[in-house]
Amino acid sequence: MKKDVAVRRTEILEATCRVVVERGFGGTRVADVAEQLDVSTGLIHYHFDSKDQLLAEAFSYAAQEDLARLRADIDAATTPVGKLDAAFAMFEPEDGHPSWGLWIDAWGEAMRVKELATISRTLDVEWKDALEQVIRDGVATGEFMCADPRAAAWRLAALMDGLAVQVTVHDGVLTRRELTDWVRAAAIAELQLPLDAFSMATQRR
Amino acid sequence: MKKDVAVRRTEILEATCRVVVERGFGGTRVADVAEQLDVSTGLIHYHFDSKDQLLAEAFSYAAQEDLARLRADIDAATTPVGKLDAAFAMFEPEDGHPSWGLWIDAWGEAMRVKELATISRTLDVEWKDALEQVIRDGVATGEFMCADPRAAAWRLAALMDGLAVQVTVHDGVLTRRELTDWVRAAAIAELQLPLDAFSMATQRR
DNA sequence: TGCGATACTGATTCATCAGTCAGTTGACTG
DNA sequence: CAGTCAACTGACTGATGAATCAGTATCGCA
Repeated sequence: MKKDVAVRRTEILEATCRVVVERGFGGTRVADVAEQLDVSTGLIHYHFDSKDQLLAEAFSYAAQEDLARLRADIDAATTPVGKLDAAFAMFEPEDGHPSWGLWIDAWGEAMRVKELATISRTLDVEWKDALEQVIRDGVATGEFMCADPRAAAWRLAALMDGLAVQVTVHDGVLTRRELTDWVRAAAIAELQLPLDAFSMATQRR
Repeated sequence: MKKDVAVRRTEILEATCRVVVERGFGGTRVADVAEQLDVSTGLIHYHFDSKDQLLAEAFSYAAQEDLARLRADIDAATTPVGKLDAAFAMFEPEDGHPSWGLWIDAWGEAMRVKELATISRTLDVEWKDALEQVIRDGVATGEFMCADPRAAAWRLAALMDGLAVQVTVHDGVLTRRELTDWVRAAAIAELQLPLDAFSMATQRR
């Protein structure tokens, strides 16, 4: 079945993401992507010059989707605490939220592939910037107290990354409950929130 | 030149680590390892059944070395704050301390290779346990105040992991100075230390 | 000093996969 | 309803790299 180039390209990118999540960047073969869509391998090469380019574009696509979703979720929340919690909800995989597996893989790959490093760095920085903005807004309304929003944003994001690695890679060492609780506790400490700030937000959901 | 099996095996494991740091798990070829030692590829297969086994053993070897060095550094420090700072010194690469690159790569690989997941999980847990013990000791002497040492250890470790990813993968987004400062600040908050706890420890070095 | 055992070689085999290309199909266009 | 162009196929090629194996070198020991 013939399709418009733009349509086919995104279709291939999405399929590639699925394969990469499952097999990793290194283990992904062009034939796997083709099989997912039930097309020939030739078609993949028709749309993408090389496998490396395909992987890079696929990661960029996925990362941008994640970021867009994060921003939408943050925007949808009305209170500063709600926005924070929306950012923390990135941990819950069933939301179709970021596939941490993809990111963790990408970190490894980015150490060698300049192209991936650029994408990963850019998106990661934007991610932190979004979080920083939430904090600044909270400070502006007087709900948060924070001397250095940039530092706080990076620390919270790094904590999330580190904890996400544990739950994603080391199955069973941490519960999702601990993970959420700990990030919230860190936010309460960083931003000097009332201790029940999140328990109320949770009930609201 | 003929060598004793045990000697040759560790030689190969060390060479493998060097190659993996440089090329990643996926990009490491048996021929690269052989070249490092100026031996034939056949020799590598003489000592190790398969490439996968070689990589797993090499990672295990490196991880155990890292952990042993961490423990030694912690033991060498005399005060609780000194021990904490020894643990944080893992960030400084010139010490021959853990190659974060190797760990980050291993996380990615561990999501697919059961063998690597076990090694990574075990060593990571031991790492956190060591940190937790430092905290408990500090609490015992009254120098630290901490309601939940386990949680504090995991949070600090996760923060380190997350920040280490940024400096290792995303060259230039963070300075090493910020990184150290932030981890220390987190420790001060977690353990209710005096604000100058680490500045004094640093001067002592 | 010779002999078995063990470390080691390197040429070869075999499988895998990215990328190519000549040819086919199907959709729009005039 | 041709004709053309873009999307697509699938068999092929060439490179790469893990693993094998028959043979060689070197050691320790009798």
